[in-house]
Amino acid sequence: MRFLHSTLGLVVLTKDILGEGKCSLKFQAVDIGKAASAATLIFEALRKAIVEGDLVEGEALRQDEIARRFNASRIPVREALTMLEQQGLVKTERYKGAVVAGLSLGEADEIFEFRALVESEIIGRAVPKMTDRILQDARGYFEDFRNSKDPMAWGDLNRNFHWTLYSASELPFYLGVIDNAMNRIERYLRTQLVMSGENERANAEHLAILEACETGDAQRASELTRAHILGAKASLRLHMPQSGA
Amino acid sequence: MRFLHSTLGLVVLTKDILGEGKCSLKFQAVDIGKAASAATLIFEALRKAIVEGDLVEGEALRQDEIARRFNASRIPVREALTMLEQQGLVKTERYKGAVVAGLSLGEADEIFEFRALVESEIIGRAVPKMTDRILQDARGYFEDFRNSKDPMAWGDLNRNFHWTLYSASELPFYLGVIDNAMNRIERYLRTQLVMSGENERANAEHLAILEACETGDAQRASELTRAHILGAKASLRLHMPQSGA
DNA sequence: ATAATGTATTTTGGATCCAATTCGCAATGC
DNA sequence: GCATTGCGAATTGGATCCAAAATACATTAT
Repeated sequence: MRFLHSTLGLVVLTKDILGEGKCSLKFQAVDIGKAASAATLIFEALRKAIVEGDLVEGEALRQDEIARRFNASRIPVREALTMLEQQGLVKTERYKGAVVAGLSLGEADEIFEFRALVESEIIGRAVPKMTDRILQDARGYFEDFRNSKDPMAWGDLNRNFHWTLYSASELPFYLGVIDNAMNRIERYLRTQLVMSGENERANAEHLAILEACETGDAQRASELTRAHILGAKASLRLHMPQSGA
Repeated sequence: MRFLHSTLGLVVLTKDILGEGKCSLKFQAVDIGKAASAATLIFEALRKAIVEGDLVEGEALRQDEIARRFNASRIPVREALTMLEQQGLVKTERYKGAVVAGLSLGEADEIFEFRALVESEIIGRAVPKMTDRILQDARGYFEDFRNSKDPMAWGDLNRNFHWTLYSASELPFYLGVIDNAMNRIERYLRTQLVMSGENERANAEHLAILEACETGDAQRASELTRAHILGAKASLRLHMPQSGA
């Protein structure tokens, strides 16, 4: 924050946006270059639908139909589909189009084990960097999750809780990889969270993780996170129908 | 293998391709659906050029020029660029095009640490599954690397050596993530391998890793791999010029 | 009736065309 | 002289058009 004299003789209080102090404007500026393209909007909408399970495994994604529904041409749709394919959320075969990708039991197991390895490392390195603000936010999401009666909201609240803690790690590469891994299995986790007892177990484990973070016990937070994820893996093994590739 | 009577009265020896035994053909069949599209070919060519450092950080990738060089339209080029962006190899800004992405020192450090964590896990789980064939192949790449006088080949040979050992793990998700992580830093590793002493050090460490695998000591192979990667990180920290965000 | 073949429709991949934005540079005003 | 403005070229994002392949369906021969 600085005081500036404008050319109109007014003294204005302004934030120095976009780095340079050359141009003093009296309004909030946004980087218009970040405006979403049609392809990005379609990509995000389709990703959300797949991650949340609205588009089910094996379902064909017709370019023409998607283009009509978004009132766009097929070009941005194809761009969105290539993005989804790079993330492993759809599988494409030449001249046959894209279908929503599924996971076999073995693939799901592998992703859970991967998450256990990487997320335990992330949270262990995040604990020393957690501010009070982050711990408060995490506790908020923890309580939202515990109090929520809406099964459709559990997936997001669960993810918000973990993500808030992880964000303190300042490890963007790790976080990007984990974000992708989460997207791949979230569908199955959501169905699993509504199973009997799973919700309560998750809650108890969340509380233990949160308390370890609050007391600054990185080692314990790491081990609890590892157990939390491997427990979800074992639980899914019992409930998950044989499916996928 | 089975003996079949063809409609021409000939007895032919054939492999049962593609599952069904209904159609008896006297030649090797390939799945034509796997033929590469123009977009894939362009993507792979550009990725190779970026990974090997032929396209340097910050360099702009003009759709029109690339399209001309591949004798194609801009459509498959744009598809290739979106794939590269998803892999973090280029950065795109709306209406400004794609530029080759670079790594800051901090980002490179993070990727090295990530690799140390994940690859040590991979090789630890791979050791019990390594066949004689895999160990022989790995030794072959090790010796190729040791004997090669061509610095341009070192990058590939180094990667082949590690990849052969990792492939025994049967962890495709882990391997996909690591493949991507390797692509992001290979440019810097290549320049580093030609530095004084780095080549010899890598060789000695490779030999130790290989011997641990041959003796079935998973724990030791894991620790040596971790040290090998963290050593490369420390070395790069000394040699790498301050660059790219 | 059934299996094989031929044909029409659907769908994808790629080329071409158009609009919107950025960039380079000259012209202008202070 | 230097910052600002206005235009034209270069470049990207998206729409439309066309060719190639796949799928569905009708036809034919056995």
